[in-house]
This record gives sequence, C-alpha cells and structure tokens, in this order.
Amino acid sequence: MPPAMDPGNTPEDKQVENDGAETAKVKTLADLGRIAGVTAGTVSRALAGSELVSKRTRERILALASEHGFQLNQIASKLRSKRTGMIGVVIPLGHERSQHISDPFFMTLLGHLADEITERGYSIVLERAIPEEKPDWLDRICGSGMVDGVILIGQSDQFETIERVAATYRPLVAWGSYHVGQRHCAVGTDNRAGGALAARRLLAGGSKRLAFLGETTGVEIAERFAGVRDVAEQVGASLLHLPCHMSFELMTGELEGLLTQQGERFDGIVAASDLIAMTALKILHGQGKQVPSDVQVIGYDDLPLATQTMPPLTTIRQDISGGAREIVQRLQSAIAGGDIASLVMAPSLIERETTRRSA
Amino acid sequence: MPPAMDPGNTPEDKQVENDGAETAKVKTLADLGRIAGVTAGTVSRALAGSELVSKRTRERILALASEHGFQLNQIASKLRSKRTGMIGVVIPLGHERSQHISDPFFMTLLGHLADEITERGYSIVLERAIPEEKPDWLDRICGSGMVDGVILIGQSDQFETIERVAATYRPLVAWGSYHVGQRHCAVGTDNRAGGALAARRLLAGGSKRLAFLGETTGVEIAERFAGVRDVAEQVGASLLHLPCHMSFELMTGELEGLLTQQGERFDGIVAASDLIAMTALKILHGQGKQVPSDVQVIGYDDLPLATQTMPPLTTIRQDISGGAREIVQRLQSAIAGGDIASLVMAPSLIERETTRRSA
DNA sequence: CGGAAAAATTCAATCGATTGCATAAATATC
DNA sequence: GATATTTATGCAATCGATTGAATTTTTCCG
Repeated sequence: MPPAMDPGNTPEDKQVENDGAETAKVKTLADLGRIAGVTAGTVSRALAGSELVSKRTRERILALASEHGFQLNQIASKLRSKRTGMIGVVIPLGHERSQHISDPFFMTLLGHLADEITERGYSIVLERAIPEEKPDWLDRICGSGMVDGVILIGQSDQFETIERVAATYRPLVAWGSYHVGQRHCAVGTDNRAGGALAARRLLAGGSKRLAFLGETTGVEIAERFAGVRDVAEQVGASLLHLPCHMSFELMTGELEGLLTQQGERFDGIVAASDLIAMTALKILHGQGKQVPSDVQVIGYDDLPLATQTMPPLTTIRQDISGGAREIVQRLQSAIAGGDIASLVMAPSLIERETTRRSA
Repeated sequence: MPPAMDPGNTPEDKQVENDGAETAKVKTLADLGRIAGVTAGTVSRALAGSELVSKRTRERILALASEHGFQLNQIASKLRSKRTGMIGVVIPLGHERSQHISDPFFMTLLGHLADEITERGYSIVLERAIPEEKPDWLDRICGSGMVDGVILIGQSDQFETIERVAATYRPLVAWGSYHVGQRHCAVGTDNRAGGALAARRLLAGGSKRLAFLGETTGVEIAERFAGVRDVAEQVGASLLHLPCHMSFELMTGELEGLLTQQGERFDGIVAASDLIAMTALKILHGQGKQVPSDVQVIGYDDLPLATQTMPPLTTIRQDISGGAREIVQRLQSAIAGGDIASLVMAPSLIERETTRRSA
C-alpha cells in the first residue's frame, strides 16, 4: 500500500522497489547488475566512468546506483587492484611511554598531514606504536598490505629500526633528523642549527649562564641541546642541562623542582619545546622572576599557543605545514616508484617578548 | 659469492635460502605452505593457532613464518572474514571550515580514543569530513566496508545527517549532545548544565554583567550559551553574546576587537572553550584589567593547558578520557550486535584562580 | 592384524571488485 | 546486402585468506 500522504519524495524513501516487492539492500556489483540487466563487470566499468561502456548504460547504472545508495566494497576493490589508497601515519612512542599521543606538536603536524593526505584522495590509518612492547611494530605496519605508504611522526629512539625497514620498504617518510648516509627519507628542520640560533640569541640579549630544559632521549631534542652546547662552549658560557618529560602532565612537577633548586645557576633558558617554555614561564612568574629582564626564555616549535603566553614567547620556528606538504609530496612520489631525497629545512627565530632587545 | 667477513648473523641476513637458491619474498599463505610442505589452508589455521593442526606442524610453520618475516595480507583476510578490525574516527568540520583538525579539544579526545581503540586491538581510520562539500560524507564512511564501526568526534551542525544514517547503521557513536528521542548514540556532557554552572559561579563571585565568548553555530556551544542564559534570566543579570571563531588563529583578532569595544559591558566571562578563555586572559592583561578582581573568567573543557595560564584558569571540566572509554565501550558492544544507550555525563567546576572566592 | 574412531590435512567454494580476452551487437564500407 | 570494423558487453580468472566438507593419515582397541 503506497503511503497516503507522503509529503514529497524524500531521499529516504527507497526501501520499496517500484515492482512492489521489498528488495534487500543492493550490496554488490552483481546485485546492481541484476537490476540494471548487465553483469558485474559492466557495472564496475560504468562506476569507474570507463569509456568502454556506452553512455546510455553508464548513466542508467549510475542512476540506479545512487537511487539504491550503492556503495562499493572498498576492501574487495583494494584487494583486487592492489592499491589501498591509504597511508599509515604512525606515532612511535619510544623513549617516553608517558608521552601521550596528544602531544601538541605531533598533533599539529598530524592535522596538517591529514589535510594534505585527504586532499590528495588518500585515507589515513592512524597507528600508535610502542616499540618497547612490539619490536616489529614497523614491519607489521609496512607489511600489512593495508597501506600504500607510511609516514612516521618523529623517529623517537627508533633510528635503527627505521633504517632496517627502509632498506627494503621504500614508501616511507619520517619527520625528523637527517644524518649523512642514512637510508630512510627524513623531512625535518636542522635541530642543531635551531639550538645554536636560540643560544646565540640569549647571549646577544646578555645572558651568561644558559640552561636547557628537556630530556635528550629523542634524537631531535639531543641535537637541539648539542646546538646550544656548541655555542656555549665556543664563547665559554656555562650550560646547565635540566631534563624533564615532554608531556604536560609530567613536566610541571619536575620543572617546579628543578627551577627552584637550580634557580640561581642560569639567566637564560632554551626550552626543548614551546610547552616546556610555557610551563617555565609560569613557574618563573610564581617565583617572582621577571621575564625577560631577570631570565630570558626561548621556546621551540612556534606552535600557535606561543603567541598567547605572557609575555608572548620568543621561539625557534619549525615550518610544520610546509613540512607536512613536503612529507606527503615525497611519499606520493615514492609510491609512484620514484626515488626520494631527505630534506633539512632551516629553522628560524621568531622574536617576541621573552628575550631582551639585543645590543 | 658469500660475504667474506660477515660479523655474525644479523637478523637482516635472510635473503638467501639455505638450499642456495635466492628465493623471492614469501608473500602469501601458499608461498609459505610450499616451503612447509602443506597447503595454504593449513598455514592459515596454524597461524591462527587453531587446534585443528597438529602441534608439530603448527610450530614448524610458525618458525618458518618468523624466519621469512611473513606478514598476512590484511586486506584479503578482512575481505574473507568480514571483520575489518578497523574503526573510523571522523572529525566533521561542518560549521567552521576554518576549524582546523588540530583543535586541541578534539585532538585530546582523539588521543584518548586512540589509546582505547588500540588497546582493544582495533586500528583507526581517521577521516576529516567537510559536509558542505560532500553531503553523503557519513554514508560513504559507514558503507565503505572498511570499518566495523564509526566514531564521530563532535556532531558539528550535522545532527540531521547523523540521525538519518543511524537509522540503518548501528555501530555509530558520536561525541556530543543528546536530545530526547534521538536515534543515534551520543556520549557527552550536559552542556546546558555546564553553562549554568559557570554562570552561577560568576554570580556567586560577584559578577553582575556576564558575557559569553564564542559562536553558537555548533549544537554544543549553543547549549552552553543557553545554560548561561537560563541563569542570567533567572536572576536578572545582563548577558552579552560575543561570537568568535573556535580556532586559535582566527579568534585572536576577533576577540581583541570585541573585548576592546564592549569592554565596559561585562565583569564576568564564560568562554566557550579554554582556548578562548586563554586568549581572553591575554587580552585583558594587555588592557590592564585584573583577573579576577576586575573581571572573572571561566573556561570550558579543562584541557591540560588550563593549569598553565596566568592566572590558572577556573573552568568547566569535561571528562575526556572517561568519555573516550565510554564511547569505545559502547561502540564495541554495538559491533557485537548489542543495543546501546546514550550517555550524558555531568560536567564539573574546577576552581582555580580566575574567579573570586565566593561569599 | 583389521576395522572403527580420532586426528590431521587437503580440497574447493567464498568474500566482492577488477580486467584481459572473447564474443555479440551495432555501425561503417564497398 | 555481405563483409569489415568498431563498440559494447559477457565471461572467467584473479587478488589472498578463510572455512566447511571431504579425504587421508594416524591412533586405538579387541
């Protein structure tokens, strides 16, 4: 019985076939072909827009497809065509289990990657890997057949593993450091140069005793520290290393302790991240120290929140969205079979108000 | 020619078979079966740990598998078994194209979801949907056959679409508002109650003229505003709505304008998010206004960064990790065929230092 | 040692879309 | 109007793992 007072044809009205029989949902190409009076092969070509099928049938099939809300089974499609259209994005939580996946730098990078990847018509398979628990984490992901390529958000302390896998698996790009001779493609900034940039700025602003805030277990942070050390040694300034975790929750308590105990031993801070810098600002403020007149502070990353600290944070900028674009570009060309080279971008100093005007 | 001075057997040395022939990589169950002298079927069962295959062969196959670094083709496996082991996590960017995927609240939720999902042995397919461009965004994801279930991080302005899809697609859970009678399962906090909580706290602290910061295009924010309005009307306090974008980059300029122009018309602020509150704090500070003595400020969400503002932010807490757990739990039971109910959690007030001690 | 029962393995169909090749239908050419 | 040519569609193998049923091998017991 047709509905008596149907208020117009809404798109939802499609469970009853016009021949009067209730039809099961059209799930496969064969189902759709049966309705259209052709075989699955033809339907497949029609949906792909192939010129091999006549315009008339193609349009008929397309109409039927949308009428029945037909959806191609992606799994079957991917199996046959051997192109998954998916890219694995992996966050290795190596040296710091506690480093939660929601680390703002990684998340910002992930956001930009997501934009780039989506715009190129790929999907994202997000993986959170804990190498300590599964040493074959990267092999699993690369060999699963699920993804056309893999992006690593950071190398953590897994340099060796990445090198090993990259020897045979090509479509792999990591955000992170580049070392001469390495096999895997890395896109990142020159962390040593960034550290040096920060140190020089502090010295130019009149600081004599530097402190570096953040643990150096990860390669990238270690290099930032090395950059600071290079400059400090060169000019004979003192340098204090105050290791703390990268995660918001853990660093606060640690830093409170460290900055109070060691408070007299520095007058210029390079923080391993903007987050650390922000926390340090807060603590220094609580101690009644003036920034930048008593202590200068420089952050690292230039996340959006660096503009919102009080005072606004001077920081070493990494071009995250540019980096994301380069990563995806390289990955795509590797997937296409090309050879890809690493990229080391130059960091830049963003001067705000936690450093003193230089002489 | 064998390497002359191989320094021990590294795990990489496995491209040469012991029968002397260079063997191609073992890619399929059949390949592995050939080596082990059994059929693909047996290998399949062996790898699955089935009791149907004898312990001896099972162990032999397992050994060969790890020796050759065999990886099951997940696509084929998923096609056959009709269980993908993947969960779609979708961020609908509806009412605010500019609302970047890296919104800290969503990212924090995503982080917790990722933890929960990974721990239950699922993978994550991350999708960034722009409903304005593709009205069938949700149908595509649900019907793709790629995922066993779908989680929506926020409902944006897509309530209707979600309801329509949820009518036939059951394993779907959204973070967001619940309205009596809705079909889809939502997990979220009571935003109206949260808004009311904030407003009452401001009034108790002595504010008489309230302002709400943030645009109300999304349901959830609209409800927070409604909660504030309820209370304001009840006690006859004035309420000013100052709409601004949710994204860090855009809100700053907008708020600077608004807070300067309308600065005399309020002495208590409810911000739609901690981010907005943080930005407001910064601007108020620049205007020389004291928080909380001149103006009280309450944020929303209780993100980790709320503890790091100056002064530390009083805010309405949403239990993000608890919410993530509930979402995944519900989704999993829906995947198993169960019926699931929505959950409205109570928000709570976290008192820090941007509100005055109440009388 | 023979035959039944139990255990281990093989066989073959299946999941659903894709695609080269074969065939049928429509159009062109003389 | 008959043949050559183009165009459209059907057919069937394929991607690789899974699984019920069939078959082979092993074990058990009188």
